[in-house]
Amino acid sequence: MLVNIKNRHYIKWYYSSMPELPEVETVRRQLERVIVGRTITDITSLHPKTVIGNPVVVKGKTIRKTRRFGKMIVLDLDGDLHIAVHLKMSGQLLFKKNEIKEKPDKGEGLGNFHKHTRAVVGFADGDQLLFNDQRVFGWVRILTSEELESLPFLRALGPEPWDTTDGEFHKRLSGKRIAIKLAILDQSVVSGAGNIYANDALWLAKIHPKRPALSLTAREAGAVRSALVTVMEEGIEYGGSTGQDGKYVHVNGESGQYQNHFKVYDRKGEPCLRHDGGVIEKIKLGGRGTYFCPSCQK
DNA sequence: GCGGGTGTTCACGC
DNA sequence: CGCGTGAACACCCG
Repeated sequence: MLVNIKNRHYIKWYYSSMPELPEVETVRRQLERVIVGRTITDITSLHPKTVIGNPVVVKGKTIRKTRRFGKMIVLDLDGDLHIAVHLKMSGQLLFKKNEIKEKPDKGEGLGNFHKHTRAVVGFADGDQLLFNDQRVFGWVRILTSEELESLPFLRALGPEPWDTTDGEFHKRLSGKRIAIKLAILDQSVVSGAGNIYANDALWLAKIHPKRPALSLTAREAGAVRSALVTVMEEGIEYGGSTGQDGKYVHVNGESGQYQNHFKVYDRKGEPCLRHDGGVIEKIKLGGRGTYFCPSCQK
């Protein structure tokens, strides 16, 4: 039994996530503080598609470090082993403290698992790291260093916008006829941006999302790279974004705030924040909702 | 019942 | 091969 309800083990939900680079980085930083140095007792998979690899090999291994590659989190363990986690569209990592109390604190609930909990990492003191994932696109992989390095996702991953230069970024766009928005969503071109930050970065750079990537001048490419840095750093400062429907808000009240600072994302019909007379339009690009101001984005 | 949703990958056609 | 499109994965919600 994973949680003993009769003995009133209350869950304290510490961390949740929403999955673009700033959300993943927020989770990684929080995880770093609480799970480094902990020894894994077991990993339980509650869904056949979630845990890939042999959970038995990480028993007794200690977590030494957390890393992030684009939107993927990697836990480095003793003995050349790693746990790689991709949250995809709906994954969350939650730290559950094992506490026995008379009454729950505000924001705590009885210690049964949520129906979307797909995997549980158990630690020696009874604390647990939960992987919740409504849509089951996400995964938890148990890998050796060699297997980690050969992951196709990692091999194809381009630089994060702060790890490259305007010139290098411009060069990366130069051969591409695809729309600039699709280019910056392509993790092999530049990593980290998802639909929210791609939309917001193009607004900040004043570039129309449908512009062919190769049509950007060096100056414009630099503006896009710099805007990606700005919006994603801002996202990290605000602790990422949390869905407005409340579906993803933490039980303990902790949640991201970037959703209150969207520049164009989800602002269809609203006046442009530049007050230039433009009204935010929504179109489809590569099957994804794309928001832009027709007045300032050229 | 349908369409849309913060990600990634693949199949197909040109 | 590049590129565009659409679908697939699976679930919830309006």
